[in-house]
Amino acid sequence: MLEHRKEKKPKKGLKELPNAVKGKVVMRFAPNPNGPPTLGSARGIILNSEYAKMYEGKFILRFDDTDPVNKRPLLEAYDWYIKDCSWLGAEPDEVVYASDRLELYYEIAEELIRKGHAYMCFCSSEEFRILKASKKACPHRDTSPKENMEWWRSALDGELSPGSAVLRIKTDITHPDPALRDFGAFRIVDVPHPRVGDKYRVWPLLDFESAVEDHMLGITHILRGKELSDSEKRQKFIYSYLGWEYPVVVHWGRIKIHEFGRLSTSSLAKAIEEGVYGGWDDPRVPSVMAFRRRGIQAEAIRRFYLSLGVDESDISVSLENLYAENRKLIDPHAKRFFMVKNPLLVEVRGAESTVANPLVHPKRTERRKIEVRAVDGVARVYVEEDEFKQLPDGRTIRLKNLYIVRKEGDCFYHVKSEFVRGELKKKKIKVIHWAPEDGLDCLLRTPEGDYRGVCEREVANHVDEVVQFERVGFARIDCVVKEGVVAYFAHK
RNA sequence: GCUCCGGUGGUGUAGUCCGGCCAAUCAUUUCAGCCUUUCGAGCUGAAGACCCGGGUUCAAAUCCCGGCCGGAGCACCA
Repeated sequence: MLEHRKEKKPKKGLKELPNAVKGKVVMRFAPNPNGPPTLGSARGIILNSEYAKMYEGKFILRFDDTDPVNKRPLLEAYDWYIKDCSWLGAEPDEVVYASDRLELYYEIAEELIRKGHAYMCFCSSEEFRILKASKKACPHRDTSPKENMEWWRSALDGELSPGSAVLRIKTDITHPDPALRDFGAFRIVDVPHPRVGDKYRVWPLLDFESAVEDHMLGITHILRGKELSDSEKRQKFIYSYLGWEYPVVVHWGRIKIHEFGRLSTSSLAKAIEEGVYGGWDDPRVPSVMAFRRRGIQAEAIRRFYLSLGVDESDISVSLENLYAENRKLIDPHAKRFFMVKNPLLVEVRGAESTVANPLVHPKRTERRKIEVRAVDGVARVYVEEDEFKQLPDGRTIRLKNLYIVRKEGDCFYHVKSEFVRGELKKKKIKVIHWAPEDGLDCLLRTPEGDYRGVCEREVANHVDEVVQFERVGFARIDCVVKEGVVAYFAHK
């Protein structure tokens, strides 16, 4: 019996890439830098570079910055991408700027014109759309290569105005799929490009630029969202005209993050411009830099995307999964502190001055010191206003690591200071966190908005660390300003 | 309208190509219990899925047909 079944091995990590040869794989991530990388971009960055690593290949970061108008590149964003790639552990082996390579595209365009595969079309987009819908060729489709070349040159020379003409690739105007009928390759733009200024007036469109670049860079595998799946079919026309071989393509489906909805750079840019968000690293924005600021680890994002895998089905996933990964990474090290949101200063009557000594971390032995002074038998602590108000009158609770108190009216009465192991559980005494009267003001910036609070003074000595505010959640201490501490909330 | 793609617990995911070892993997989530002077973490247990209908077959999550649902593309955007 010839049994050559492929064995069923439960695979860990990414699936094999078709036709991938170790050492020969070249992959790229090709964003338009019209904003910073978002969590969505991180998927492309991580997956492409991860596969490149898996096959000991090459990972290229290519800026597809060929639209100075509608998706105008942001000059700062180029560096944002480079920085975020390396932060994500996806250091590019090479960085390519499409806006530097217009001459190359022009050469290829001219070759296609000469061979009769491209023509200058003077229809308005509206006219062309109608013709295309009825599978009719436009009147310019049969112009001779020679005449096309003349028109093309006059476009390059600036003799044609924006919108008056477009260079089209001939495909099959009767193709059953309307998406594949003669597509645009170049258009005329007279808006200066942020990087190269007004050096060029004829800019390629994605399907042309990307097609040429992928071939020139020797890309072997393309991994991208399925919204670009028709690109492959369109670009293959160019490849066949030029005798090139198209890379292997793998698509992933659309991702929707429960907490943020769809990730669109342009809509975020608009919201930032309108002042809805403070900037690209506002904690309410799903940019990589915002996640970093909140203390989300690059490794957590990487694991998150690796666990989603590559599949064409659309997914709608909760950030809980990302947070769970992050928690596993930071919890072993995050120091614990008290921070009270929406604080209410409450008197503790019958108290003496004391020092609380909570553990810095449950798995370690160091303790921190929080002084609580009492004057004439009255101490004051901050607790969460809501929590205090919801406490029934007469209820006994423990202020964590401090003492047991009983609520009466709008203040607490000291009950006892000794801590007896097991007592809280046995008597079902609730334990709440608190902050000292002389604590620091703390601004906690979260994806749901900002909170004012008070935290231990020690927090100010941990800038740039990810800490855990007990019973509140993990946060990264961003900075200390004269008003107090600014912290960015990560997650519970 | 035309073309293409997808559908496994609440959410992701493995398994689908090459049918049996799948009364379906792992993670997350939720709920209990233990532990910890905290939320979390950890440990233990529980909950929860093959879109529907036919067909092929000894055998279907897996192959075929039809339906339903969801998504994408049809730009002088990427």
